[in-house]
Amino acid sequence: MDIETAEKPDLAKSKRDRILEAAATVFCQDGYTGASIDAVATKAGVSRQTIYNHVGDKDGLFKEVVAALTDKSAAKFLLLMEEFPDRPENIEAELTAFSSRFLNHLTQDKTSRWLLRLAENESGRYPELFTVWREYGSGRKRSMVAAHLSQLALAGHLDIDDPTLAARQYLALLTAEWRAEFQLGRFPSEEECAGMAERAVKTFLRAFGRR
Amino acid sequence: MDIETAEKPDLAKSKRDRILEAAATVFCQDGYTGASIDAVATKAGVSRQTIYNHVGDKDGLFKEVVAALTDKSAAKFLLLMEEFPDRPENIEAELTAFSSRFLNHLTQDKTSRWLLRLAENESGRYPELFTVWREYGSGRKRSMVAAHLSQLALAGHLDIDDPTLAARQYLALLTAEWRAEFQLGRFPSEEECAGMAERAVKTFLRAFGRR
DNA sequence: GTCCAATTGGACAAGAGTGTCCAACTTGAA
DNA sequence: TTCAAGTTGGACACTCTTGTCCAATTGGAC
Repeated sequence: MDIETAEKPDLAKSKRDRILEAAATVFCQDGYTGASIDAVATKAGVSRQTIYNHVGDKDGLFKEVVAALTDKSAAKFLLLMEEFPDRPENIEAELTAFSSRFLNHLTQDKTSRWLLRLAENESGRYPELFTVWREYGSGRKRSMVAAHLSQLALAGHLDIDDPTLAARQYLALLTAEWRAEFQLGRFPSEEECAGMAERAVKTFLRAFGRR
Repeated sequence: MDIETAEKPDLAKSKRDRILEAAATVFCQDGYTGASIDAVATKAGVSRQTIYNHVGDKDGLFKEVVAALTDKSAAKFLLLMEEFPDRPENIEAELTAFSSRFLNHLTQDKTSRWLLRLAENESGRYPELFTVWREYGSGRKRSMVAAHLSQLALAGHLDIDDPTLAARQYLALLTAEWRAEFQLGRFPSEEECAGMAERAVKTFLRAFGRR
C-alpha cells in the first residue's frame, strides 16, 4: 500500500519464527482487519502459501502470534520481577531504580509493546485470548507486585492494608505518564523513564511509606 | 456481517445527525478499517449516497465524527468540572463524591466512552486528530483538575508541590480500576464506581492531604 | 543420485468494500 | 402547479483480500 521500509528477512531464523515476528508487526501496525496476509508474507520474506501451510488461517495466525508473544513477554517479566527490592536499605532509591527498569523494559521490549497495543485494539475481537493475557500478564504482574509489597509491609518498610489495591495503584501511578506518551506513539527515553519512576515512587511512598 | 440488533432510525433527528451517530457506533465497534459505509447507512436508516453527499468520503465521515464527539464530550466535562469541591468542609467526603460522579459520567456517557475507545484504537491512523483531542479533552481535563488542586493547596487543604503532576496522578489513581473493567468491555455499576472513587481518593489524600 | 518434504509463485474464484453515476421519487416552498 | 433541492436504490467499475489449487523448484537426508 505504501513504500516498504527496510525489508529484513533475517535468514538466520526459522521460517515459522520469521512469519510470527512479521505477523506481530503487521497486526500491531494495522490491526486485525487491516493486516493482510500478503503484507505479512513479504515482510517475512516468505511466500503466502507457506503461511497457510504453517498456521492454516488468518485466525490461526493471529492466535499463534498472541500466544507466542504472551509467553515471551511473561517470561521476561518473571525475570524482571526478581529484581524487586526485598530487603531495602533505602527504600525510595531502590524502589525508584526498580520502577525505572520496569518502565524501560516496557519501552524497549518490542514484545511487550506489541502485545499491549494488540490488547488495546483487538480485545473486542477475541475476548478469550485477551482475558487469558490479562490474567496471565497484567494480572500476574499485579499479583507479583502485591506479594512483594506485602513482604515490605511485613518487614515494616511500608504501611499497607490491601496489598492488591496498593499494587494496582502503584502500577497506575507508575504507568500514568508512560501510557500517555506511548499512546502518542512516542517511546520515552531512559532519562524520561527515570523521571517518571521517581515521581511515581515519591507519591506512592507519601501514601504508603512508613508513618 | 452478523445479525442486526435493534434498528433505530430515530426519525426525529436530522439525517446528518443520524449519520454521524450511526457512524460513531460503527466506527467504535469495528474500527476504521472494519467499518463499512453500508453498515453506517443501514444503521442510520439512510441511503449510502446520502452519506457521500454529506461528508464526501469515508475519511471525511470519520473526521466529522471525531470532531462532533470531541465537542460534545468536552462540553459535558466542562459542566461536570464545575462541581469540583472548591471550599470543602470534609475534603475526603467531597472529593470522593466528585470522583464518583466523574467515573459515573465516564461510564454512562456514550460519547465519552466511544471517543476513548476510538482514541485508543485509531490514534495511529490520524495522529493530528487525536493530538487535538488529547490536548482539548484529556489534557484540558488534567489542567482543570490541576487548577482546582492548586486552589485547594493554596487554601491549606492539600500539600502539593506540582499541581500538574498531582492532577495526572489523581486521574491515574481514579481511572486505574475503571480502565481495566472498561477494556474488558464491562461497564462498572454506580456502586462499583463509588468504591473505586473512595479507594483512589483515600490513597490520593494519604499522599497529598495536609500533613 | 534419489527421494521426500517444504517451499515457491502464479492463477484463480469468491466476497466485500469504496466511490461514481444516474434516473426516479419525495417534499417543501414559491 | 411548478420548481429545485435533497434523497433513494440499483448498477457499475475497481481494488483489495482471503483461501485454494497446482505444477515447478529447492535442498537436505539417505
